[in-house]
Amino acid sequence: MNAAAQNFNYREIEAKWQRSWEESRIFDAEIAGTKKFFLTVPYPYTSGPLHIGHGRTYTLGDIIARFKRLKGYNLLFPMAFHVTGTPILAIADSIAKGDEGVIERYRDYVSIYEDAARIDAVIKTFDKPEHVADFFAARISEDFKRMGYSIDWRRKFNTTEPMYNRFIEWQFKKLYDKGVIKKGRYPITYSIEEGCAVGEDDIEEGDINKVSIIEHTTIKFKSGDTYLIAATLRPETIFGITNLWINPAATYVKVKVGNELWIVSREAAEKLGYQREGIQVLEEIGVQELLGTEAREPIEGRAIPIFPASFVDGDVGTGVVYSVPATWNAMGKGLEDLRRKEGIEVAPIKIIEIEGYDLPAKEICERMGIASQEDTRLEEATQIIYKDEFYRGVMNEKCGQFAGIKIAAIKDEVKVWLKGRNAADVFYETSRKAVTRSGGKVIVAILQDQWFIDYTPQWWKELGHKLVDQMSFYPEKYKAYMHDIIDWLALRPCARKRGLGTQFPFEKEWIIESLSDSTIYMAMYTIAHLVRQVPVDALDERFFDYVFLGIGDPGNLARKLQIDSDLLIRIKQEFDYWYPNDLRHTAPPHLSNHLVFFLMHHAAIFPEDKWPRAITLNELMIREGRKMSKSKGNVIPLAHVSELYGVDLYRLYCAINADFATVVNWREQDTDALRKRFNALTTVFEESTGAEALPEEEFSHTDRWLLSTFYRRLRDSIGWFEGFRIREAGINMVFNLMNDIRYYEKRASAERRKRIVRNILEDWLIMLSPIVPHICEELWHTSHDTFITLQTLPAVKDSYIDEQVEREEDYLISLVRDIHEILNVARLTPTTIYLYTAELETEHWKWDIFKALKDVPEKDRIKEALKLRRDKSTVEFVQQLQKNNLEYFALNERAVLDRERAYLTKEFGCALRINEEYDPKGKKRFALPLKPAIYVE
RNA sequence: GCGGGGGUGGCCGAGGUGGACGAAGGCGCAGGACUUAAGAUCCUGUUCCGUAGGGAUUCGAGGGUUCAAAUCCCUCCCCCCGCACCA
Repeated sequence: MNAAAQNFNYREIEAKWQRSWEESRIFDAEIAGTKKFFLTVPYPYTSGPLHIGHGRTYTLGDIIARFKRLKGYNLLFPMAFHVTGTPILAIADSIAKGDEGVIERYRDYVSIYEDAARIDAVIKTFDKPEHVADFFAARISEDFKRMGYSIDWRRKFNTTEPMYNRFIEWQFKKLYDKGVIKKGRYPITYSIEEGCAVGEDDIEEGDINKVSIIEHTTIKFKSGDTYLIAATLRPETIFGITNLWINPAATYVKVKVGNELWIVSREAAEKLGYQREGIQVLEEIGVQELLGTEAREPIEGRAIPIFPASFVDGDVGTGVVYSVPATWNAMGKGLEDLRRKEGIEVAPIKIIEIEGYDLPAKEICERMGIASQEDTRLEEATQIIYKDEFYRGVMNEKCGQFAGIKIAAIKDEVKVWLKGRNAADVFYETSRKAVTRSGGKVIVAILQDQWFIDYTPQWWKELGHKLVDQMSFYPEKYKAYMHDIIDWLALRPCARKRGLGTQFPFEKEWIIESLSDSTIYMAMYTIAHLVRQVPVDALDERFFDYVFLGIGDPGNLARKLQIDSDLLIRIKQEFDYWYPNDLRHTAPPHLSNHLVFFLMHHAAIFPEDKWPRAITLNELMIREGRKMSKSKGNVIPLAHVSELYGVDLYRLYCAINADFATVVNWREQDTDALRKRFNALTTVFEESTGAEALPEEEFSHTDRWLLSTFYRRLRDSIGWFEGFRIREAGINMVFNLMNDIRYYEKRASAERRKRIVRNILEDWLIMLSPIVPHICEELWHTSHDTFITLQTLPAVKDSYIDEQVEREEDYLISLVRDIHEILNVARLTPTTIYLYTAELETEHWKWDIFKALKDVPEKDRIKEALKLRRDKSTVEFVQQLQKNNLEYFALNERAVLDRERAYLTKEFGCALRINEEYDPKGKKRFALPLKPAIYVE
């Protein structure tokens, strides 16, 4: 069992069988029989190469697919490519513009696949988005083949193909008919310079430091015939206002909003122009002019002063800030500075009661030693105060009708109340200052006519819940989570002005957004290869209505569409046969976006019998304890797996290293360890391929033990596999069985091991083939011309599972362990070992009681035993049974020991005497059933 | 604050429907075999005590239920993720 060197050229084997599978087209799925299984894993986005983290999900998907094949299912596992959306477009634009950063990144990517000499030529073509997409789609499908995935490639497509566009249009028409496609106002991130919406990919560092849209409340402070407009995220603090702040270094302007005049910073005025209609910017207003005046707060009409402050930024909010020194640090500090310099005294107004603080802002500053408004830790201090106040704070009596209520519960109500009094309005701001990759400022603009999918209708949510109830999830916890997500789901923008994809059928200048066009596309897999034979023009609403919903008569329809009616019928049959999607396997980050849309759209469009049946999810993969990301430079491309580790080893690692619910940590050290064990395993296999199996009539006890153990493990593993507990199944079929084999070899011999392994070899290989298909295929072919991939799981040979045989071996194992322990503790080298079983005449009562107590609950055993034999030793005996956890089963100990005399003698290198009279230390009385007394000389 | 997941031996990481759990597996470490040697590989050991199969103490902290708790209940502390929230 020496696994010194790698005994196979794994790369060669991988390539050989992948070629062979492809040539024999064994993964091309055709209608056959009633037991079908349709498995999908999300199609990859083709903006770049995939790495080993992505590979986990696809690999587990393939393992499931291969297992289901072994279970006799007619299996469909298809794949396609996702091209829709803005990222690929943004990449092509950047490359066309000569953006060095992006070009460098893509040089890296391309170098994974191309010779250095070809890289620049390839990059040159990347000025067109379709070239980027096509390049990576082609490489990713090669990667997938090289990973041994059992995909039916005839059905591949990408999401910008005309046939797919037609399909998506159909989907949106169906949704439109249900009344859930709507138009409305919607805030977006926007670049003034570029004059368009910008997303994560367009924004400088947008991928690392996300920019989100924040709704601020603007509060109006009347000042003469104008209003000073202060933006805030904490409208509930209005009750504690003491003054307004403006920055003397900023510029303020008068703006006409409706028939009101507002005063805001120049920057804010510009932003307002993108957020409201009919904004008119009037003249500038001098800061000194403002500082001299007073404004009136909108609740009681108190006059409040306007002070200068350096911390106010004209480019954040409205450039006007209202001051609540009791809770806000900067304000408190600003007032202190003011007092020192100008002698102006402003008393904070306390409006929030919170345990542990009197005036929180002041106290936290004291605690943290913050002295002025310039201190950089003010931000941190504000955060602490905010959390405390928000969750624990209660509005006090100064807050009118809101007194006595927790901030967390009242915040929105205050906002609504203020708006109702025309004291407040809304202003959107980005969560941080951001610029586009070409340097343009990012602001928030409001689209007046954004298209949405409205997920709020009650009928839809009910269908969604019903669907979820009917399906299964693994890990199961996600089922409850999915119900919650369905409840939370509201409006979702479904189209953009920019990007690749399908034109929005109701307004052609909009493009359907990339998550909205990936919801029911699994249906497309069932027919994609045949739809290619249909002219695109024929793919109208009636076509898909017929294929997916059975609406219309095929003969008539074929005539109208001018297509072959047999083909049309065939396409429908294909859909009817494969649909629904029996299992969708993906990762948890998709739950609250893709997966919920997937479920909801199925619920809305398809009848119940076409609803998805199950979702399984695996956690992500990290590397050496850290998240994998391009920016960290710690990704391993999927394309390098074969070369660096070997595909089967990678697959084994994915299968065995962690359960679905656990993050896999890809550690180099662990791959080395696994490689050793994997080599040892394949060596055991290889050494048996040429061996002659043992005939049944020659089976010894040890042979029967191994067979029994093997088939028990096989049976357990199949059960685990069916429940997606692939890790347990894998560990059982690799590690545990290897331990069994090693033990067997010790008990028997290396020669005999080779023969007995031959008896189980084929069943073992079949069971492992979903996980490590290449090596299994290779070994299978040493004695077969068929593909192991197409075998069915052996009916478990239950007849080999023999409890008595296993018990006898357990008995022996525990005896050997006991003897070793004695030798070890007593530091003896034995010349003779004496064993005394409880079968001895003087001890035989123990067996009798043991048997009698078989079904007696533990509590009653002593009582029960005493009924049979009134003696103190009986109590001790029963206690010993408990302590040793001995469970009754019939065993002729003497016969087993006689049979194993040679083994024991060899194991301990000394003479063995069983149940002799000779007993110098009186050990006999310690004998227990199934646990002989031992005396060593 | 809410929702979800965690805290296990030198480290990583299983188990967790209560009992066979000093706790799988791996890494590391120690000893041994092989080797001219190193490496690789294999074997043995790896909480503490013990010259007879035993005992003691362990699974974030503290309580409890039980004949029996890493596993169940309560309280607390800490970590991660999502939400929320943040001029």
